[in-house]
Amino acid sequence: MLHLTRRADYAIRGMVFLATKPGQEMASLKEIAAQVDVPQALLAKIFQQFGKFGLVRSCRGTGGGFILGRSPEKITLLEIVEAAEGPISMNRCLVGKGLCDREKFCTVHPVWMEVQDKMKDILGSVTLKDLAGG
Amino acid sequence: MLHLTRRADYAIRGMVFLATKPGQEMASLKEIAAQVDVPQALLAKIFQQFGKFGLVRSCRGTGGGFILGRSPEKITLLEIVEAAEGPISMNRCLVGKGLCDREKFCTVHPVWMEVQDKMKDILGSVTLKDLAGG
DNA sequence: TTATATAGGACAAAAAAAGTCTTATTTAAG
DNA sequence: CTTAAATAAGACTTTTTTTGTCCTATATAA
Repeated sequence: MLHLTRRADYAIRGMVFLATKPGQEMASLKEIAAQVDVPQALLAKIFQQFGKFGLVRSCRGTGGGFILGRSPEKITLLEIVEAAEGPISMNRCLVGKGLCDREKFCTVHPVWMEVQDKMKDILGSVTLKDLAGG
Repeated sequence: MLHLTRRADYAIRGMVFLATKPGQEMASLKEIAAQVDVPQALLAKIFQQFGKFGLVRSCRGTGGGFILGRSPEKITLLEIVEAAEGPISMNRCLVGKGLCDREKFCTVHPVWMEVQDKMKDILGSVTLKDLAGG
């Protein structure tokens, strides 16, 4: 329905929390989940995956937890959203070439392209630093 | 997943077809559905609803069908999308005031607001005439 | 060695979207 | 007046996506 999944919303909350944390110390899932009001097991899944993208780093065991994988000004909202819910594509036919029969003559195609690019521009220009600051 | 529903996609196809039709004559569901490759019963539902928005007008009975409710340059893509899938709102907390506890301090809120406004600007600036022309 | 964390996979439940079917009602034409 | 063709409307089913849970394995610090 043309809106963000809860998964991405949760992901953003968690990442902003990490960026906001004084000194950007390591924080446990338990702490993060409680603070940002997200089911812990779900956030675990999200952050697990984020580890693979280098968005977070983790330590296991007592006193372990998560920490940002890069400095906050180098992580954009776009990255977080796309890591959480896959590449943004407004319509099926924008996923890749040749997926849509109608592509050749579809006059709507370029409009979705424009919307998509604009959205990526905006999300790509906002960093965790921006979101944490203030 | 941050993309258009098929319903809206189908709706757009149908509306563009009506706008493209020479002389903008009345067309039956059967004809439209076949031409734009959409299940007829589904398009029926969509156009039924569109009638209430004044986006189309219909005639029953032999020789009946659908016709645009207004001239193509007065129907925007935004209207079609919102008629098909409800008002665009990028995130739950943008649906209305007070629906989100986090609203007061949420730094992401204004970003979604910007994305949403931009998207509406673009979609609102494209009319069926644009999409049909050429 | 034990308690505490994350890693990862499988699975379950819920919600949303897509599609189908059936019964009215309207209209034109015979 | 009857019939065929079309939309109106609602109920229902299926499929897909999203959300959430649970269990076992592995790593780490005390």
